[in-house]
Amino acid sequence: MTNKKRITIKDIANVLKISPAAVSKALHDDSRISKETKLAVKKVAKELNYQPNLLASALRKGKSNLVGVIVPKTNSNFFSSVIQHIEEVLNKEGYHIIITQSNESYKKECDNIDTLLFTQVDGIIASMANETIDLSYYEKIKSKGIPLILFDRGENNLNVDYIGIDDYRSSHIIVEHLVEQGCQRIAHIGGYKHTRIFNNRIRGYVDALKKHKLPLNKELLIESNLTLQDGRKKMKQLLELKKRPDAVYAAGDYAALGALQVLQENHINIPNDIALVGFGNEPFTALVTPTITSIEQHSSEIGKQAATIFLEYAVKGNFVKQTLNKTILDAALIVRDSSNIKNS
Amino acid sequence: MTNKKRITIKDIANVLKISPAAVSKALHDDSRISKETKLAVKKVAKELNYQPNLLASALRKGKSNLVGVIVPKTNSNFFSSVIQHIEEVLNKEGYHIIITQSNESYKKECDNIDTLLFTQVDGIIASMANETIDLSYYEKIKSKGIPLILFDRGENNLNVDYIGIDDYRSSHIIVEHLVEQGCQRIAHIGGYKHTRIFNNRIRGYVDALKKHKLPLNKELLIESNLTLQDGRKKMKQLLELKKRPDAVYAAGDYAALGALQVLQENHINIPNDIALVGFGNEPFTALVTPTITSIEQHSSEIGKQAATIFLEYAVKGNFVKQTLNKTILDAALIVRDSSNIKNS
DNA sequence: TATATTTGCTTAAACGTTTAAGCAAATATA
DNA sequence: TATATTTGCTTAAACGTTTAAGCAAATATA
Repeated sequence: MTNKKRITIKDIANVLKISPAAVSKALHDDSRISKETKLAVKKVAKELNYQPNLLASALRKGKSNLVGVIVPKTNSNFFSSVIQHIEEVLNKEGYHIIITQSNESYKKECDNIDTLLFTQVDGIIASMANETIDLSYYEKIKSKGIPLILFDRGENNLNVDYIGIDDYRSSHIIVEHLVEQGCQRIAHIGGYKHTRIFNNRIRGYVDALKKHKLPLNKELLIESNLTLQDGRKKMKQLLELKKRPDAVYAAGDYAALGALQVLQENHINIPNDIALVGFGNEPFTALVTPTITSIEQHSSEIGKQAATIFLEYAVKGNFVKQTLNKTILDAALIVRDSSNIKNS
Repeated sequence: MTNKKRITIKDIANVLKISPAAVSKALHDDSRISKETKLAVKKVAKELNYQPNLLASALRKGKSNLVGVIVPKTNSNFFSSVIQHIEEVLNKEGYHIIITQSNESYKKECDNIDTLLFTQVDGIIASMANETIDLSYYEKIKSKGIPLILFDRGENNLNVDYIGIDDYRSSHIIVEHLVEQGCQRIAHIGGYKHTRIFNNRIRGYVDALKKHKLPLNKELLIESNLTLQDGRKKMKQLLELKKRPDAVYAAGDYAALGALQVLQENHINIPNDIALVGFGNEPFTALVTPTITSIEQHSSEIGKQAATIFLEYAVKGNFVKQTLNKTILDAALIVRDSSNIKNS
């Protein structure tokens, strides 16, 4: 019952007594094939339940119509949403995506790149693992002439297209918001300085303090891996200061959640004693008590644009020189209970 | 600089003045090739940075070494973890996976199946969307002779391999736990009856009540789509009853979270007034206040086993008749504050 | 009516790999 | 020493598609 011999273009050709080449052209609406033949071919194709063999056409055409996507993790609202929108845009143009996750590991990321190159993807859309510093593997993609588009976590010196939000400005918006709430000692639990986006958030924080004539206090600027656990640890550290902060801005929502837990365990009122702001607008920020103010990163827009940029390379063909083309979106601050002093 | 002509087996053959066939065999450690030739071939392959063309070998061998994975969503700890472990097992055997998400939509799920078949996957590992009732698309996979393995959300009458937890027994464990805490009026916010796993949880709930000589109260058994929103709605409904429940068992963590919010808004003490149990052990269950008791579904085990089952089909070759082979794992109850009456 | 162009196909080769069949040289066996 | 077997390769064809080149018939143009 199962495993009938697979139907090929030749089977259609045999039925209609024409050549396989004519069938191929008819299926692709070549202008040199008559309407009658096209209709007949399509009819027979449908009757035989013909399914084109992607592998064969990919081999012949030298492109697979597959795009590789590398994310640090799929288990995040941001990345999951970006992926969904990349897929939406690419599927319409006949491309399919292969998703791989690095789990924030540099080694796994390199493996993923090898896997994708091996699978002959036509392009790679990636966001880097926290660990990644050495970019030689990404250079490998470039040297093969495969379009590479980075989003969210990317690096300047790779000289490839990048799409993300304006991290620097986001910090300004956050600091401004906290100052409006009356906060004066604003701490920043920041990400790794070597990662561009986190560095931009730190720079934004520093410059925004200056703008509002607030002193920069080194005790209040802490580097973290932004996990929940580390958020807890860094919050405890802040509470041990002689002069505690009156606001904490964490560069990631999980770290903010850790801070929130520690504050509650110490019966510190949020936001009145210490206001709290996260980053990323993960769904749980709206679910915990109190709800956490955060930055929305426009995942859908990032996904769509990353896919669109790839498509531009795809139509131009493989031999286009890549240039650094940055697309920076404005982020939006979602104010919730954890920083809304007036209403609480 | 980029786009050097790609290196093929022929290039290696030319360097060594042997035939491409010999190169192919040497690379695959064929016993009929001398050690010297093998070493020479591998050396040149490395020097030229040779990368085998998966498409060509897939076409020739009639298999792609790709496995399709369909999940309702990647943005869930359970599915993300299952995927990760499927990948881990399959990568070791030279397979790669293509992840697609149905977003709980039947139409999207059908599209995904078409995509995967088009991409010539060697097998499909899937968990069904909530919407899915019509199984004809899955029959399509079977009729092509492609191994199909379902996990978590599967259906009996498809007659394919299935791996999941013992939902029926999980309900028993939950009810038993709540009875031990002294609860007498246990409500169940269940999933769709037409979905096997949710139906099993409902049956388990009903039978467990009977076992503990508790009456089955129809008001306390509610069908839900298990989203956070619907969890809120159904909890409100329960609070309007003349005799409120003293425990709520939701068949999903998001629904449990919705219930938790409503309970807190109404200043009802959890667990003393009403105890709460969820299902799935999503990370947030350990993060909210109070933490939510839930069922751990052994995602890593499910992922590993699903991949292992596929590999068994893969080595046997395509022409094996599939049989219904169920693997049912025992679930584990993770007791947290929301149902821990003694300690609260 | 004679030549040029267009239409609608066919032929043949190619993408890069694998593998069945075959064959000469080397080695083993009688 | 004569035959059988093994070793180590080569040759040729194939996977299913696409596409350049070509060609006959139909149609257009002079």
